[in-house]
Amino acid sequence: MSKLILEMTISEENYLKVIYHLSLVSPKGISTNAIAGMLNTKASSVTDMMKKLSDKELVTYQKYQGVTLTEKGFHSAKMIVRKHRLWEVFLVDKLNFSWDEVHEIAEELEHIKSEVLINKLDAFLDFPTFDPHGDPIPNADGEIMKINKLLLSDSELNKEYQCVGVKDSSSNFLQYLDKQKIALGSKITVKEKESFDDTLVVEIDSREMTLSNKIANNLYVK
Amino acid sequence: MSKLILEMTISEENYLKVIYHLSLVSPKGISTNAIAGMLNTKASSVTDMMKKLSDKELVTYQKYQGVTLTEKGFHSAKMIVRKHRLWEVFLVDKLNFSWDEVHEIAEELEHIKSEVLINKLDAFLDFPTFDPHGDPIPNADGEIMKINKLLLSDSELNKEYQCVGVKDSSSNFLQYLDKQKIALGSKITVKEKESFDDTLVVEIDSREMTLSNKIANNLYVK
DNA sequence: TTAAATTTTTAGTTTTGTCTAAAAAAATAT
DNA sequence: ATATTTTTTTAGACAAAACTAAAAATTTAA
Repeated sequence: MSKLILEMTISEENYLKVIYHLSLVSPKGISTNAIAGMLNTKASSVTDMMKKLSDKELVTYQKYQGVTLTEKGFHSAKMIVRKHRLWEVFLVDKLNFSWDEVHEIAEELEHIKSEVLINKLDAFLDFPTFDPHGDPIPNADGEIMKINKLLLSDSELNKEYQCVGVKDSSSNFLQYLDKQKIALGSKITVKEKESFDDTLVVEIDSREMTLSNKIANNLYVK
Repeated sequence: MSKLILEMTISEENYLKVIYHLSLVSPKGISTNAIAGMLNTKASSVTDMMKKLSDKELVTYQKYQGVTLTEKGFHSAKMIVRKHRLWEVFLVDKLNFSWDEVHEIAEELEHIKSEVLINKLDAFLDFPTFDPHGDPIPNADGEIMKINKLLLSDSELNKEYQCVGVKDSSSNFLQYLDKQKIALGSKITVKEKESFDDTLVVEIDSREMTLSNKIANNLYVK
C-alpha cells in the first residue's frame, strides 16, 4: 500500500487543487492551457508538472489528452480544499476577518502539513460544514455535504429563497454585497425580471432593490 | 525609505532566525559553521546565503569575519520569533496540543506572511507575553519582556523558586517533565546537592525527588 | 480533405538553494 | 616562526520549478 500521507510540494498541491476545481465544472480531461490559465503559468510548465503528478499517481495523463485526477489525487485535492475552508472559518469566526479578506491568507495556511492540526482545528470550530462563502467543507474522510443551490438568475419569480453562497468570491464582489447588506442567510424573492437586460427587481430582507444580471449570476440561493 | 515589510523566502527567514538565536548567546559575529550546524546545512551554503542577506541589508557580512544582524535584520528576526511563539500559544491554549507537540507545526506557521493575521491572532490570544515553554513573545513593536530567570543548577539551596521555562525544548525533555509532573509554575526548592555528580534532591509541589545535573541544567526558575 | 490556426509538447535556459571538492585564510601547536 | 590543522570561501554542479522559442499534434475552416 502506498503512503497514506504523501509528500507534496506547495506547487504540486496548487496544481492538484486547480485540477480538482476544473474537474467539478467540466467532467472530461482538463487541458494544460486551462490549468495554466488558472495558475498564471505557461502550458509548458503544466506539461512538466503533469509528468510529475502522473509519476506520483495523482493524475492520469496522456499527452495531448488532458489530465484527470486519480482516486488518490481526488482525495488529496479534497484534503487541501478542506484545509483551505477550515482556515477561512477560523479567520472569520475567531479572528474577526471579513469574508473578503480571508482567501489569500488561507491560500498559504492550506499548505501547513500536520493532519492532527487540521482535525483539531476542525473540532475547535465545531465541525463546520460550510465556509464563509457558502462552499462545503469536506470532512476528514473527504465526504462533502451537498445542497440543492441554484443561481439567483435561475430562480422562480415570487418564490422566497435564502442566499446560501457566492460563485465569484473576489473581494470586489463580496464588498459589493456587504455594501448592499446582502449576506449568507438573507431572504430573497424575485419580484420582476426585465427581459431586455435580465435585471432583477428583488426583495431582500424586506428591502426592495434592483440587481444586475451579473450579480444574479454569481449569487447562489436555495 | 526601504520597504517596511520585506519579501523573504522561507529559507532566508530560517537563516535570519538562527542568526538571531545564536546572537543572543554569543554577542560577537556568528560563524558560518555555527549557522550551518543549526540548519543542518553546509558552511558553503551559508556563505552563499550571507551574501544574499547582506545585499538585503539584513546582516553585515565580511568574509572570514562572521555575520551580525543589522537593526533591520534584528527586527525581522524578532517578528519571525513572535509569529512562532504566538502560534505555539494558539496550538496549546486553543487546540489542546501539549507543549512537546507544537514546535514543528509552529516552524511552518511562522512563515505565513500576513501582518494583520498575526496581530489579530495576538489579540485573540489576549496578548500573551510568554509561550508554552516560558520563552518571551516580542510584541508588535519588537519589545520583549525580560524576567530574571536562572538555571535550576545555579539556584540557592533551601530557597523556593518557581519553574518558568526550559532551555532544551526537545519533546524528549518535555515529555520527561510531564512524566515527573513538573510544569511551568511548579514550586521548586533544592534541598541537597550531591557534590560528586551535581545531582539535586528537590521538593517540587510538595513531592520530593532527585534530578540529574542534566535536568537541572535545562530548567529555568525564578 | 487539404490548409490554416490553435493547442500541446519538447528542448534548452534561468533562478534559488543546495551540494562537493579544492583553494585560501586564519588559528593553533611545536 | 614555521608547520599543521581548522575554518571559510570559491568554483563548478545539480534539482526543482519556472520560462522562451520552436516543433509536433490536433482542431477548425475553407
